[in-house]
Amino acid sequence: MKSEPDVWSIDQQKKAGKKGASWDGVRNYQAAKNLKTMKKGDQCFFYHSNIGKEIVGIVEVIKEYYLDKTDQSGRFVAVNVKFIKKLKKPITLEEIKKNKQLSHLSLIKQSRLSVMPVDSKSWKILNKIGKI
DNA sequence: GCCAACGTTGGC
DNA sequence: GCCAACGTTGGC
Repeated sequence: MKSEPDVWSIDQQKKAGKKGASWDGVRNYQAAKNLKTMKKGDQCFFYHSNIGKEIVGIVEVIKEYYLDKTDQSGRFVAVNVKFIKKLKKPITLEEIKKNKQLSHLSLIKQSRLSVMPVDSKSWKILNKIGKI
């Protein structure tokens, strides 16, 4: 899940604590589709786009998708996520790009997509890189 | 700040 | 339903 840190950062997510916060504002059908596949208990990488360009932490889905209240058209959805951890050392986009086993990730192939799946193999590789 | 890539809108 | 025009995202 990508967010510009000057809009919503991992530190703000951390401050939101166990109650979590809504991941709203998504206005892209493919990203919305991905939100809909997310189940309670799923963990996600939290990525800072634009500023940082790195995976900075992990969050967990605590509420499955529902209509995004900030969307007047009623077409898009949101989920709620809570802070799990912050990486001691963020995984930069550069590092991810360098790893050939990760070159299929949408993060690289579709840079504009803000919510995307990470297959379990890649998840493990990223955990290794991030020493998680 | 620029601009490529890409998604959306609206006229036809 | 096509596609030009336009708007947005995000890496650089």
